[in-house]
Amino acid sequence: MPQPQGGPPLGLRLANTAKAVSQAFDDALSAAGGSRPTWLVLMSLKARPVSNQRELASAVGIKGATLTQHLNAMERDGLLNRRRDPNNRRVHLVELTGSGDAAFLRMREAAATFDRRLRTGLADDDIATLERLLSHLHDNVADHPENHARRDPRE
Amino acid sequence: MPQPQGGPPLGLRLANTAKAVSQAFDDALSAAGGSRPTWLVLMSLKARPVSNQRELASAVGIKGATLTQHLNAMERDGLLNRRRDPNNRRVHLVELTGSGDAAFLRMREAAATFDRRLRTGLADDDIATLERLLSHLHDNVADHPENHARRDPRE
DNA sequence: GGCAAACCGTTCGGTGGCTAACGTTTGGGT
DNA sequence: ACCCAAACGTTAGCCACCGAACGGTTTGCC
Repeated sequence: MPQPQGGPPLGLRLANTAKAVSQAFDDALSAAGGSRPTWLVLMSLKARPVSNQRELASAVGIKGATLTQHLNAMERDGLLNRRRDPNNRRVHLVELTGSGDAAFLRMREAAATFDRRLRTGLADDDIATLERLLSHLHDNVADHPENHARRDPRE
Repeated sequence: MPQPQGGPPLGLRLANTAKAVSQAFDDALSAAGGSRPTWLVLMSLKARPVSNQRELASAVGIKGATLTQHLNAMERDGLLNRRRDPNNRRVHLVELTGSGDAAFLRMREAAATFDRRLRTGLADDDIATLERLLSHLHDNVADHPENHARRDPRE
């Protein structure tokens, strides 16, 4: 069974590239006085209103328990406030402060610059192709049949 | 207005996909009684001889300090032995034990299966295109001119 | 011969992520 | 009326990774 596919496994290439890009992005953000998770939280908050932390965590792509830590830090740094919703005391309402807003603007600048750097030398179809392929990979691992035997997705 | 970007930033798409794929790979490996870092270490050790831990760490894609932790655990689990090179007592020679070898074979099977799953629905040119685009992204963030600390020209 | 620089690996402290278990609050069921 | 389950967020404990500081070992160079 000819197994020698091209060099390192595909997933490894993906992981390595993502690691390098993520690292570079982190550097760019910290030069603007921020960090990757902080940026993601700010971005999600400004992008559209979220009703609770659970939703925010999902928008950021992390779990609720992890989000709590970041919100604690950001609140400590004066970027946002949390208060309980009087209508439903289970939920905590998150709102940016003025300095949170300022931090958002600073980081958005850095993020835009980075995005431009990342795209240099790529045509629009390249981007489109890349996004298509990434989605394909995501789908290939997304629905996950526990052990074996693919199941009908509709069920 | 004409913002040249479509949807979420490119880096975010990349990071999200890589996270999902990595997670799925981890699950596949742990079903075979392993973990991602353990697999990478075993794979690097079998792929070609390494002269010292520094080189091994670089092959795996992590730093020396991190590798130490994994080697400690793997040694504790009886997968490998470390002993000092008599010719140069600074370096620690890493060698797999029999059960380390067995673990390698088990995980290789799981990794191959996963790789097949990841590639399903992708033609050979798709793979080639993807690898080209990933390399491009990697290059776009790999150091730039100003900070010219003369890095490894390969990769 | 001896000392400083370079090299190799470990330890320490810190970040970011996860799961599991837990309190609080709310809304049913019975 | 009461109790129980679900929803929400926090806490506790784990893993992976990193940079910086540290001991031990050459090696280079007077």
